[in-house]
Amino acid sequence: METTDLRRAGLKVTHPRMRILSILEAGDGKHFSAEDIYRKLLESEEDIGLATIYRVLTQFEAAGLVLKHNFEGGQAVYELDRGKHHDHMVDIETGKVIEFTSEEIERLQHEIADRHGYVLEEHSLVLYVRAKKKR
Amino acid sequence: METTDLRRAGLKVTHPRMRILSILEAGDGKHFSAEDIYRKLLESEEDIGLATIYRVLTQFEAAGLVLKHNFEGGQAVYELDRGKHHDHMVDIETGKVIEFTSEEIERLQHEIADRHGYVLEEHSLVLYVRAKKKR
DNA sequence: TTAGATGCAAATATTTTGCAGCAAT
DNA sequence: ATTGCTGCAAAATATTTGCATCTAA
Repeated sequence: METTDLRRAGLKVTHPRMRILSILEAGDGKHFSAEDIYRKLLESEEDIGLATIYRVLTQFEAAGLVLKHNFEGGQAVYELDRGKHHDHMVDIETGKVIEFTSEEIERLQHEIADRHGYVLEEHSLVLYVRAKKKR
Repeated sequence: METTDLRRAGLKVTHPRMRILSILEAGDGKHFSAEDIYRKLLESEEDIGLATIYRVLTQFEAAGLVLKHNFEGGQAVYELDRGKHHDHMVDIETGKVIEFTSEEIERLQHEIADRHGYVLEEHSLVLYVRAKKKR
């Protein structure tokens, strides 16, 4: 439950934080920009400032509750971290985001970092794709 | 020579474009933000507006002369496109950027896109790494 | 009660654009 | 001579911050 997540993160259980978290949960893996969330809250009559949303998302990221991505196109987007690591594929025509995982690529990444004398801490892999022509 | 590159791209051979191109060439694969270039030009007494630098870099990107990257941390960076595709590794402690290539990862990316019914158009892969502890 | 959170407005940071004058062809 | 380029200032976009006020614990 949300309350527990917040407490575990050492954050006070406030109205804005609950609402933002529940939007992310309802999105079920979808990606939201700060503005997306702001607009959703406006729709449901809630008056939460955009600044608060940025602050809360930053805290959530630090607490490991959400992941932040910088795809092309200005705004950063956030998704709930549901534990299973994955990478993203973005359909350049529709903007649709598809998640995928590849053990193989993960392994190769570690190997490459290692070969250069480094330890892999994080990575960002985004495939920009176009739907195959039907025929 | 620079003049040829510019003409081939259908761009007039102007002083700002020549200077920006030569800075990128002198950098030999290094990555520059628009500001980096702006400051370098100021150092050599050249009065080229920041807006012009952004415009020129955008044109260069469209012409395929440079590649643009959005690593973490605000500013986009540009590097001369020397033809050989590569990905990047960023040392999170020093900010150093190391280039690498992996046939294997390239192949897997195509395979994954294909398996999902897409054609891979582009991709962005950045490894964030930390130097191995000496011992 | 009090440390921490929020809203608002103002500040930053990065990049883009309008426009009048300037330069390359 | 024309068409395209540049500088400058202003605008646009995305995000952060100061501060007075409010609220969860």
